[in-house]
Amino acid sequence: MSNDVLAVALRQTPRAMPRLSAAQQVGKVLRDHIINGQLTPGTRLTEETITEALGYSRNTIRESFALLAAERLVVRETNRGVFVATPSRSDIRDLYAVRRLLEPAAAEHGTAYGPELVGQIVDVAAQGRRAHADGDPDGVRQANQVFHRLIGALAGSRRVSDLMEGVLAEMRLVFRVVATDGDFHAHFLERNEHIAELLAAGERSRASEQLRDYLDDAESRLLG
Amino acid sequence: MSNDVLAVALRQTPRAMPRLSAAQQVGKVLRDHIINGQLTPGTRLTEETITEALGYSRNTIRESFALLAAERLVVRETNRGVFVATPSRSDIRDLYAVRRLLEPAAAEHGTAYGPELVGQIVDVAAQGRRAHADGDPDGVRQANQVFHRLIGALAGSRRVSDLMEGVLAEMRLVFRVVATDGDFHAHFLERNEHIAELLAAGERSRASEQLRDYLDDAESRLLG
DNA sequence: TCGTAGAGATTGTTCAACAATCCTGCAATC
DNA sequence: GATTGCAGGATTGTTGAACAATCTCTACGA
Repeated sequence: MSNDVLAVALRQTPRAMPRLSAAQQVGKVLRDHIINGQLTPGTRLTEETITEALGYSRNTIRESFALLAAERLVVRETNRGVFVATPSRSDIRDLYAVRRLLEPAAAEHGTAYGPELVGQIVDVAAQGRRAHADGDPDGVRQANQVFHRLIGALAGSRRVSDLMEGVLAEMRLVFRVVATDGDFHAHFLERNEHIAELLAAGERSRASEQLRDYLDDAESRLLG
Repeated sequence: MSNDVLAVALRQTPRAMPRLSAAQQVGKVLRDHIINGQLTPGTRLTEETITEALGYSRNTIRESFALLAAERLVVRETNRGVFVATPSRSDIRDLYAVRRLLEPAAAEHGTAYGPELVGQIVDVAAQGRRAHADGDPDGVRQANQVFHRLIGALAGSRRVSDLMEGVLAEMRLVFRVVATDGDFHAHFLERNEHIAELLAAGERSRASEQLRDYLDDAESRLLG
């Protein structure tokens, strides 16, 4: 029966891509605005305002608030409203605690380590340097973010990647709260490339150490 | 002005413990039932049923579903309903990928490492052994869970602890899907104590190795 | 056996309403 | 002058009902 082979093949596809629910769409719009900086930390998100702006009902808006609150991108204060999160110093420390645990571990022990991913990491590190040479600070920032996303991907775990995505989103908020000189990221370009080289050379343990140093340094620069 | 000192003192308190919203309460009830096994994997959660059972409106129920879905304890299939999640083999692999990354890293590099936490770890490991001696498999399971929760706590990060909590909740579902001999956990009691001893002796690196081995073993037992 | 059509049930979403709570401004008090 | 007490208005929390969209199941016919 060629039915079996078909069944097996289809079973790979995880039951279709379910069209996003209204709440998820609203969540996506708000998330983008928060991450891209149109909605700055502390901004209040009134249900009525969003209702009028996006044309969804209040209930739907509220459901999307629940999602964003779970991602820690907004804070809900009962009977007062929801506000775009403003990371505190303690949040920053916690975010770096997560990263310092996750990223070096992924580099040293991640199961997705291989020529393909490492290749992408090397590429994006080089891309960051080019952006810097072109005087494109936003390009630098973007490359840096992808770099760390890929480091997280080394773990080879969906859940870790999701977590990393959330952490990086929160980091965007951090940079909007803490004043950083324009090229905060530029300072780390060389180290990115160095780490990429170590990974390419199979020196995962040393790459891991470098990452820990790197993240320590970044944290104290942000907090100092 | 003693006003200032008061202001500073109160600012420590993070704006009161906000009474749980209805959706959060529903979420808590459902989460407990799922974790404790009253609601087994695959069970369908009809909005109407929950509405009648708990006395909250449909909208509130839906908001709580959104929360549980974010925790991966339930799966939402559009226009079909929400179901208690049934972890697949791939989910199990992913969960162990997370744990194998997180727990050893927390043991080796976590910043909350200290006599207090290590003491608790030693205690709960011993407690597991006693439960086993008393022929109390549920006590063993519980001790084991706390053991790993504490390992995660070594990271010293709120976000990591939350993640660990979620992972352990999912693990409860795993054990309900995969048939395990009654004392699956009992097999690991000695290793728990050994790891606890290593931590107490300051041999964090070796504890980390042991944990990796341990988790590898557990995973293959579950999948094999 | 297969395909189709239709009825019934469930979810997705909206709307309107009300209670509970918060915020603002102003008067009363010390 | 500063603090407290108190309406009045605005916003959130929650509910109930309604309707469209979609799924499931059954029955029927080719």
